[in-house]
Amino acid sequence: MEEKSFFERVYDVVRQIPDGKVTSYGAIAKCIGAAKSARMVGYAMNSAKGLDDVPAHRVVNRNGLLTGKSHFGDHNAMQQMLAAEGVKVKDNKVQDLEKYFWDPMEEIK
DNA sequence: ATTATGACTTAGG
DNA sequence: CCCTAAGCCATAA
Repeated sequence: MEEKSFFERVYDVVRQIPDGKVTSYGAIAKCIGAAKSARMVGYAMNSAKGLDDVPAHRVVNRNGLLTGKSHFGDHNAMQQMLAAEGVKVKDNKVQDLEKYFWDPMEEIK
């Protein structure tokens, strides 16, 4: 049985996010079986900053707001990376979030 | 064990 | 969609 930590589970999901797509912390939390631990997902991301396998820039809050951009070295990095992948970002928010939203449940569960 | 913290979410206005 | 208040939960000290 997997004795993976909460963080590792989050990483596994975030790692599978396709390019040009974004998802929310709550969706990830729910996918790993901790719908109420959405905050922990972000917390885990903070630890995942050093991992290239975890595209944290593809994880936004439910409003499509780039909440984590402040934690990147450069505040423009996150928005720039998303834009480079085809995601329209404006004023630190993802435009047409519904269009870019990716549900981990559809691929994992 | 207890306290403090936080890249969130939901509900109500 | 924006704002405020309250809830929730894993990690660190």
